[in-house]
Formats: sequence, structure tokens, C-alpha cells
Amino acid sequence: MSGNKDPSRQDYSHGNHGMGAIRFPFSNNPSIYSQPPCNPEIDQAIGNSHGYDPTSYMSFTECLQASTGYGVLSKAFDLSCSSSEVLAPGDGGGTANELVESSTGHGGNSATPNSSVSSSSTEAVGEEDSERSKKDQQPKGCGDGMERSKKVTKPRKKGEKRQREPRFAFMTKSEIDNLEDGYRWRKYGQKAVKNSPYPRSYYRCTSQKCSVKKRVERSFQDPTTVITTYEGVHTHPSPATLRGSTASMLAPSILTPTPSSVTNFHQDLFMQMPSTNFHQGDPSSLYLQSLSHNQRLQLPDYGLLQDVIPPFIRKQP
DNA sequence: CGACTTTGACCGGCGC
DNA sequence: GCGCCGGTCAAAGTCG
Repeated sequence: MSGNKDPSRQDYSHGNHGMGAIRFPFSNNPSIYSQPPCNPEIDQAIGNSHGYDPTSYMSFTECLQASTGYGVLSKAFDLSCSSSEVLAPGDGGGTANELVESSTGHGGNSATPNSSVSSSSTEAVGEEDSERSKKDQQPKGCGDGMERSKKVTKPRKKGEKRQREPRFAFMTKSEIDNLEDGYRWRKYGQKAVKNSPYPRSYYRCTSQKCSVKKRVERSFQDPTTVITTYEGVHTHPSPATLRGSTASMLAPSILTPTPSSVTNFHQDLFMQMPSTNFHQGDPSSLYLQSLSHNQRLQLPDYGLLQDVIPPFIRKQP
């Protein structure tokens, strides 16, 4: 191996050398994302209704950290959502597939034209991830000299369905695949995506006790769009947060509340969300749109407030 | 040398 | 039952 073998990666990973060097961009400029996501799969996954409200954004990190409290999200959605649309099979499709992690929602009737940024997805909040427990219980010892072909598989109880962590999917307009979100990730897999020339990458949070995963893929119809799907809840604060101002350095516009304040902060944060910002799917899900880091440079300077005030609040007159 | 990426193989779920 | 496909594993390679 010589690294850099995957052309499909290189093509759009400008300047992305490993992780942690990328800033997550966002912008308040609604015009940038004037076109709907193109990948039909993704459209469905994120419940794209072509009617999202581009004026309402929150930063990637905010969303992510908000995801540390699904209850909060749910609460927020309860407050802000009136209908049950989530996924928008809309165009007669019903070709729901892999990206529609959100299992269903409730029928996910098509969103109304103004129903906004619909959410993407979340899945049943599995208490115990059987998948993970499989790994945990799986005799790791099988590694020593053991070939993969003899990999021990944990006997799964019959009828025990694999449950997944809740997921959030974000769409991001970016040339960069692996967006800086304040956490450290280790890539553990990459797969070709059906019907797409772009591969899907699988990442796992490097924190030992944290089992959060994320998938990153690129829309095949709009290569500038990256779809990031988070699965699980971080059990630890963002390393960036711990490092103090690092997060701010990486992404000055991204709020990185202290761990202890995350919950309350996001509760407030979602409470303040415009009702068009997110729609309730199943319990909670987000669909974030953001912009390239280039565009972020055009943001007005809020000084210290940049790190305090959520962007979607900031932008308001 | 440790952390991380790459990559082919394996596994399980699901549709037919 | 079979095949497809998404997700994961883990050895090997790369990088700093």
C-alpha cells in the first residue's frame, strides 16, 4: 500500500491530510445552498423536501454536541414541530434505502413546501447496541494467529434484532470529507456506495469508552456535498473543548460549550430555534446544511461572541 | 513507535 | 436458500 490509492478520495479531499485539520464550515448565507441535494437516496435520507429553510442554520458542532442529548433534541422538536414529516418519500419514490437510517418515521408524508430543512434521521434509540456488545463479548483472543476466516462470531440470540444508536445525518457543502467537529475519529472502514462513484468512509470516535461512529460520504450528483451521519452519543466532552481554545482555533465560529453546560445550553438553543429549522421525525433528527470554508470567511466578525452565540441566532437582525 | 489509514475479507440482515 | 449489500474487522502499510 502506498496510501492515496483511492482516486475517488483524492479527487475531492483537497488538503485533507488525515483528520483534525479540517474546519467545519458554516455560514449564514442562504444563497449558497440554493439547490437541493441531488442524490435521491440522500434526499430521502435527510428527508429533503426541497423546502427547507435555508435561513436557519446551526453549526455542525452545535448540532453534534446537541446530539449528546437526544432528549433535549426531542424536546426541542416537540416544541417546534407540528407535523410528523420527516422523510420525504415524496416523489412517489419510496425507494428508501440505506441512507434512510431513520427507519420510517411515521409514514413520513411529504413535507410541505415550506416545511424546511427536514430532518434526516434517527433510529430507535437502542439501549444496548447488540453490535457493539458483540464485539465486546467476542473473544478478542482470536486475533493471535487466528485467521479472519476463523473469526469467532458471537452467537446471537434468536430474534434479537440488532439495534442501532440514534443517528443524525448532516449535509454539508464542503470540499472536505472529514469535517472537523471537535472530536477525534479513527477510520475503520471504507466501502463503495452503490450507485455512487464516491466511497463511504466509516469512522469511530477514538475515545476508548465512546462508541460513537460516523459515516461520511459524498453525494454523487453533487460532489461538493458531503453527507455525514453520526451514530451514537458521545460519552465524553469534545477533546477540542478540553483543550480549551483549540476548538475555537479550528473553527472560530463554532460554539464549544463546556461539557457541563452542553445539555442546558442546547436545550435553550433548540428552544430558540425557529420552527422551520428542524422537523420532527421520529424522535429527533437534524438536517444541517452548511457551506464551504471559503464562504465562512465571509462571515462578519462577532469577536468573542462568535464562540458564544449560535450562528442562527447571530444572524438575526 | 504509536496513532492512524487502507483494504480485502467476513458477517449479518434483508429481499426475492 | 441464495445473493446482494451495508457494516465491521484486522493485518499491513503509512505517517509524524
